[in-house]
Amino acid sequence: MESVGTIPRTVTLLDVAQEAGVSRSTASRVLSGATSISADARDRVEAAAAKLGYRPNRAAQSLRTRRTRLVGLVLNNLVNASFHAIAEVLQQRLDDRGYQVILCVTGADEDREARYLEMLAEHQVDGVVVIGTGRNVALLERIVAEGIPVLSLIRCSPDAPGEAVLADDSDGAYLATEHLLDAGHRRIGYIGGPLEANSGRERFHGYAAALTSAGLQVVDDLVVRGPFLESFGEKALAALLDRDDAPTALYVANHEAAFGVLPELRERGVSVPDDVSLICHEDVSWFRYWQPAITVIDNGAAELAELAANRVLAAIERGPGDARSGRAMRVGARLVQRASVTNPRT
Amino acid sequence: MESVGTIPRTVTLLDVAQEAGVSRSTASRVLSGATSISADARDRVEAAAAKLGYRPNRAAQSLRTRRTRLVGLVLNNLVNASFHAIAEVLQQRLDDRGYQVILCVTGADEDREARYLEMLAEHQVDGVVVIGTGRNVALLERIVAEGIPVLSLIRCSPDAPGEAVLADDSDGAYLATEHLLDAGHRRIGYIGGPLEANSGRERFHGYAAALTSAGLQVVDDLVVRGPFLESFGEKALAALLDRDDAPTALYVANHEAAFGVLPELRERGVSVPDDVSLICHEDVSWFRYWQPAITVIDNGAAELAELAANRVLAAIERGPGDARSGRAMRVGARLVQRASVTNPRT
DNA sequence: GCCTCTCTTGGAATCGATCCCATGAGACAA
DNA sequence: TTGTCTCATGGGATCGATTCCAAGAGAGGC
Repeated sequence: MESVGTIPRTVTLLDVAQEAGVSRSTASRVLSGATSISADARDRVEAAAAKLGYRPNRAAQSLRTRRTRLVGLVLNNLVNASFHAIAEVLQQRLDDRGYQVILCVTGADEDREARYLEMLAEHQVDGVVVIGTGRNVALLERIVAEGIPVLSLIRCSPDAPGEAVLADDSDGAYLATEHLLDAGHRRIGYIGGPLEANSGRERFHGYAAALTSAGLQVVDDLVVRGPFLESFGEKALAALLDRDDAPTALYVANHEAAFGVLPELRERGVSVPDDVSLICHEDVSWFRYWQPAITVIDNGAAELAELAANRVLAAIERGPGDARSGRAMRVGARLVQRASVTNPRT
Repeated sequence: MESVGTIPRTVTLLDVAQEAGVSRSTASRVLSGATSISADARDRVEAAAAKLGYRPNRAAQSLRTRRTRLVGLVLNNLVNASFHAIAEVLQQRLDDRGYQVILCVTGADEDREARYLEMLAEHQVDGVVVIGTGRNVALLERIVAEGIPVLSLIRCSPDAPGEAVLADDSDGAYLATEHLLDAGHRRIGYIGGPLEANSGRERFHGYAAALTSAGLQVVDDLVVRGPFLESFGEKALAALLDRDDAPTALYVANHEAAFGVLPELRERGVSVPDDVSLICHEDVSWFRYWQPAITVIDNGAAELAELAANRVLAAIERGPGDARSGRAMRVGARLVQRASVTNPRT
């Protein structure tokens, strides 16, 4: 009588088979869409499954088949606009093909990243997509060696194993700098991350390459590098503007620094783009609402995520034995012109 | 000889046991930290596990123990600032206690939500946190009946099963309206979602309650409701401002509408707060960079996520039999004063 | 010396699926 | 009728862990 709180035993394949009057084997064959099934058996099993509300136990399936249909996604944070766009698009694309995402936010912490990778391997994920710190190469190698495809997204160290879908940071920086040069600027300040960071290094190279192509040289005093922090952006801006020969344009290589640079410019009463032109690398949703709307380099998050999904699925589905991988692939950056760039004052 | 591409067979507990010269039972007991183990056996097993690089197979563990240490997180999108903050914080808190998150983005689509919930049940998740459409009550009930704790976050329909950690929308709207009233406004426009949406209904009630407390009545002409779209915000603003008795202040009840309202105000040359004061419900990162910085109602995403994590873990750990649940719990909203509110022009 | 009690250990069943293998039933040709 | 071949089906092993149960080894009291 006392049925409140009673938990119905979960329905297993055996229950379905008995209800349908067939063996487990037959029931399994019907539900996994195999061939060699009589129409009669098929109908009875399907009816039984529907009647009992049967739901396969994926843990059991995984144990037997060695596939979980789970993919790990490892990234720094979800606040960065590129990152949450990527998480969302990747999840959708993987789901379209029957795979689910285990979300792991590392906070750019190397040890945490390592723990997550181990944990994902324990969960027997079929693949891993990692926007990585680049400091767990040995562990990634071990994971790849165990037959789990790893795809590095956006950035990766040159010796990272597995495949890669990378943002073309160098190209993006080149585009930004070129755009400022085309507008007539000659003194272009650089505010960006440290050279040790891959993105910092590549973006600086793009900046330098564009200057060189225009027959200019990199002026060390116009280059300020520092941590990915709002407060650094503020200080860097001060360092550049409080000079006699202040730059007429700025290339801000990451959005963390931009968060410091933009309010500080406003604070100082420096008008953009009349007093100084500016391009930020990485698009953040509110840049288009800023006054003036900020011209940016878009690294193509959605496209990166689509590609990452396709390639990790391809790697999963072609199975381990076949290590043939396309290796690195780069997604070009795009200049999004808004209102923060104009000709320099003469 | 041909070792390239060879996949090392995964190391199982049996391998560890053999390496250590004990039985699987003993090895299992050591690694799961059980009692009644001789120091000698413990050392040998631990050494063997380390030597072989043993990693438990969670699918096998789950099959046996009926716990996966996986929790499903179902939400609309990751673009909304509250949502990605929640996803991030929730993931961190659950990870602290050894649980991982399967991420499911529904795009507010009811069928997709249903599919995700079924899939999560198949994956034998230990619990589900859902920022739901509120239109899958029967399915949620079935899942709860099967012994999987469900926690509704931010909003839920009144008849939703399981526990709930809700944003206090009504309170937030009340705070916003009260703040505008305190500044001296009497004609306060309302731009918000449809009454069918829970949040739309509650926020309108809060707005109305604040007016009533101040001895005012709701003026129908100052209330505009519509879909959660940028374009609606734009139209709603036009409808309110193109009147003879235009409001002196606006309460914008969701950030989607705000995305339309704010640029449109700027477009029209309406000065905030001099011409019109404004409060938005929901904080979005760039609101503090807008000119003027927007005064907002913060629904406390981080706190919501912390609470959700704690409560879903508590529900998981007290096991099924015990249906005692605290039921709904509300997290108060907070007024974040910035620069978009001032006294009305006399 | 024997009995009991505790501590440690191994054997075997179990979780819920998949899938290899063998077998029985028909179909069809010789 | 008999042999061969195909198709549908069931039995049972298997994936890799956990855990119940029984049993062996000592310790200690009588």
